[in-house]
Amino acid sequence: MDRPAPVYDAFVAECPTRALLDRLSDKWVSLVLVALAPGPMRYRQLHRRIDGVSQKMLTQTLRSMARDGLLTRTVTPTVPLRTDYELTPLGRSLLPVMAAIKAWAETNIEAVERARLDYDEHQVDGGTGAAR
Amino acid sequence: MDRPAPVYDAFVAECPTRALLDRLSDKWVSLVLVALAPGPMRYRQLHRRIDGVSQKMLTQTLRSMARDGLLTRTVTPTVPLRTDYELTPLGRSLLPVMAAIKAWAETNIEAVERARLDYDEHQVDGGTGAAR
DNA sequence: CGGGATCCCGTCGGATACTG
DNA sequence: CAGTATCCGACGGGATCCCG
Repeated sequence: MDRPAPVYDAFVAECPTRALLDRLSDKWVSLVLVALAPGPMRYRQLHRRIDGVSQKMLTQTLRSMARDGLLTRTVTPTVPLRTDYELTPLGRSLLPVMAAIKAWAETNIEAVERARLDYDEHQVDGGTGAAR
Repeated sequence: MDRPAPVYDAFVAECPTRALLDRLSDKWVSLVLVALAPGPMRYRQLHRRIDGVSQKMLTQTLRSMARDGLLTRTVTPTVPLRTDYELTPLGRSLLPVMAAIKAWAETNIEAVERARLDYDEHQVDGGTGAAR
């Protein structure tokens, strides 16, 4: 009866989707997602695959993604320990989108770099001249 | 001749695409992009459309996006001042991707919230019991 | 191996005041 | 209207040490 209007809009500051959008807007999230695309991986593998990520950020990212239902964390209490991470169906549904961002960056990086050179140049020389 | 291997991979820390990916991973970037989808907008309009953004962050985001060639900034020196922002073709090529993230968040927010409840519950109660 | 806990510095980003 | 400039508190995130 009064379960009517779940109208979510990230343009609205108080909307929970705004916070979610912020979470998803994290380079580590996209990289983890894409890294896990082929299949389950162990912590160590992820750490090496995602170059430059600190142990703290990787763990933190994995935890929050597990909490958000994007992936599962399976601990095998052998000695030594073993932990596997695997995308959930929910995580997989986000995968194409994140892969697309990463791909866009890799495809258009050169265009962006050209735009930056252009921009910076026109900042120094305000318009008419050819000087310098 | 030696213009051979522009192999970009955001998994590599030093790759320029990593930095670009980080820039794109910004909630304001996605919101600005989607906001400008219908057509050019003035500063004031954007500020109102994107609820909760501070003037500082909006300006800062718009500048970096202009520098990266995602949008153009056109100042009309009337009194009072008028500034229009409009997506470039490059920006438009990124639009579908960003719109998809925003849409994903709005579509799956409830699934995520359920996953969080589930996760938090199993943290408190480690497994067997039904207690509490 | 897979983390947790702590320290600590840099920057992100909001609030406020002022300008062309 | 569309910003710029400044101050400053919060926290993001790396480095380090330790544990199960």
